[in-house]
Amino acid sequence: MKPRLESIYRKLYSRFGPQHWWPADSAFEVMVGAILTQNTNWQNVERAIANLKKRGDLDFKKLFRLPEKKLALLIKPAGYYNIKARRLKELLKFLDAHCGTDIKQLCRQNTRALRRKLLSVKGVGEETADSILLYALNKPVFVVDAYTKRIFSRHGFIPQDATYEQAQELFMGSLKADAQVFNEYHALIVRLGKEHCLKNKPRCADCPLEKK
DNA sequence: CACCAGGCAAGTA
DNA sequence: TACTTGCATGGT
Repeated sequence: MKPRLESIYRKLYSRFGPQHWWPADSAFEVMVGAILTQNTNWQNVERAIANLKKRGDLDFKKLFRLPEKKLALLIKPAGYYNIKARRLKELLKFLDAHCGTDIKQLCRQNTRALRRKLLSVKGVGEETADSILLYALNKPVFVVDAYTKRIFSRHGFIPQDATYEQAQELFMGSLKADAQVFNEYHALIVRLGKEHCLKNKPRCADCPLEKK
């Protein structure tokens, strides 16, 4: 009998404790960070965020007026800076069209509809859309990332080539829809992945999930 | 030196 | 539909 997802959650939580995600001062900052962190170490994202904050530019109106080329230079430490500058501009256009500075306005529609709209923004894929829904808007949506697929396929919960939706269904199909739990669970998976579940190794040497 | 990081879209067949 | 490739900095 495989351990159930709830018991894995409890195990991770008791080992690592609360992760306090998303590390940001506002919903807007979460959204910017969600683009910047795509396939990128969070430490590099922090440098980019710091560059924006230092100039007081981490603000919808400021960024909306900032030329894409200048934005690109500010976020350079996050890598892929040209394409990310374009993606941020796409996101800002979306916000301008739907809610402006009042991001909570986005919650006036149902989550499924909003997710589809977010996915229509060039540069916002499934993980980014779900990160925004969960961490910026507090919607009970489970975020799947590379660590999630790697860890849970290695432990036989999903196939190695599982789709995003398949992995997401593993969690959302058996856990109660609870934004606070989804928040902590995803953060704990990332924590576990960073420390124990390296890409190259077929299995991690000292996997906390194997322990009782 | 190689490999990795809290992905995504566009191009090719 | 299913692969492949480009995007890029900074840490180990």
